[in-house]
Amino acid sequence: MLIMRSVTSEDLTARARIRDAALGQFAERGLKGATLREIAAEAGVTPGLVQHHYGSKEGLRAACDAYVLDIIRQQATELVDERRVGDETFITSAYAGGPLLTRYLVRALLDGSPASNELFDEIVRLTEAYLSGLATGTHEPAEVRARAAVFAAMKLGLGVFQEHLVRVLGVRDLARDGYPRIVRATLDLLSDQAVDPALAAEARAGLDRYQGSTGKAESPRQPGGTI
Amino acid sequence: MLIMRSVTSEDLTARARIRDAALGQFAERGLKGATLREIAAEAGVTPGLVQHHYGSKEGLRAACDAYVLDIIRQQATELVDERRVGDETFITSAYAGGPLLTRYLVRALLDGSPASNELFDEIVRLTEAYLSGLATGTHEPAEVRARAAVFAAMKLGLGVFQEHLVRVLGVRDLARDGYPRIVRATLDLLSDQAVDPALAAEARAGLDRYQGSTGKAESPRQPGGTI
DNA sequence: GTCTATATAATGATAGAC
DNA sequence: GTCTATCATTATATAGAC
Repeated sequence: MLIMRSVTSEDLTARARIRDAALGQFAERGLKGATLREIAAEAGVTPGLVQHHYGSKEGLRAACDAYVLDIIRQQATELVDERRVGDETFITSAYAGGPLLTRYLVRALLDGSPASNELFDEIVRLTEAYLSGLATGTHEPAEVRARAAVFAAMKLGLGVFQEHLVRVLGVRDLARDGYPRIVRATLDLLSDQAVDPALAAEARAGLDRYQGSTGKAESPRQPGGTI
Repeated sequence: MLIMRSVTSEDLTARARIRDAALGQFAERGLKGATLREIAAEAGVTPGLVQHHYGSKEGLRAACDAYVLDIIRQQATELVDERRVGDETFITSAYAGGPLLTRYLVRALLDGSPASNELFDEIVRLTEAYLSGLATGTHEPAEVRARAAVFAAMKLGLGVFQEHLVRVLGVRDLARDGYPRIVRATLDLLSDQAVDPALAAEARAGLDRYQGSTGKAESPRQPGGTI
């Protein structure tokens, strides 16, 4: 069980405050966009102290990576252990950790953080265990892995574009009215409400034909041109 | 029809080469991570010329935004007009534009580009028209909109984490063996192959209960703590 | 542990020659 | 249109006092 204390920033050591501030800045502005000055200011310390504690910006980033990875691991075991797959926890896990954690994660993955591979793998592992509880019938391990990876990428995508979703849906707040609509739409997409199963089967058949002709090196309709 | 010429960089004006180089650098390193010097070097010009043509880094970004938005609009009309929903084009559109365009898009959306809202809205519009051809039965407009927004965010997520997907799936190349597996996994997720419809219905019921109690301000299991 | 002061490097932008 | 040279700003990082 992940312990969730309600801690105000005053209770934390300067070292911890710096890490939290860095987490927020990296998540919000990316690795290059975040500055040690702003991080220090947000933590209520001077830039020199940041260097003293973490050596360099890269060291600070590494500390954030390790911290986030630790949180994810705890959430993973907790979620899998509980096995509450049938209730409203279903897609809720897509938002577990909150917007900030998701944003940091995405930034780390995009910016090629040293721990990025480890981070993504951990998420896929979690998703794999999670999906196996939701699937109907039996499936090949390779299939489960691929679905978990794709689902994880999609799930993260939802987190990345949260404020765009909120804006497009015209909701006031994500937690109040936006969140349920997003979850419901996701459910519709993941069951057979949004996409006609017959059409999906047809697309699958087309995929079979495509994979049958293994000689093709490039994917269909891949645009060329200047970009 | 979008004209796809095979143009080598030597054929382009310096202005166009700068824009293409900027597109790549912004996509790869983000707005802050990209430098005018590197962009200029990649375009085979001097930093001064970049300033001369686009005035500022922000001006260069705006030009890239407009260019990408234009491409998306062309692809949108093209895709909707063709209405080829039943064949292998199904999820293929998730990769239309290639990795670079997707990456630029995500960076622009993350970095809060001035055109980011317009960009995302355009994608949702495209997805909306696209999904309406795939749905079974009739649905409310608000539902279609929400699903399109969620689907768009998910679709983009696939593009963002392409190299992670490739790595986790252990494939050599995305276009060859990776691409079909990803598409198939997506199809499985979007039909009823990966998630038991009964479970989805159960989750929907749980969502009804949650929305029934409108008094709740916060979402369930939203972690507190320091981050 | 924390701060001040400073060194050093890189970046966006400007001015002017060709 | 293109380049060279340079400025002003900002960033990370270091050194040393308290």
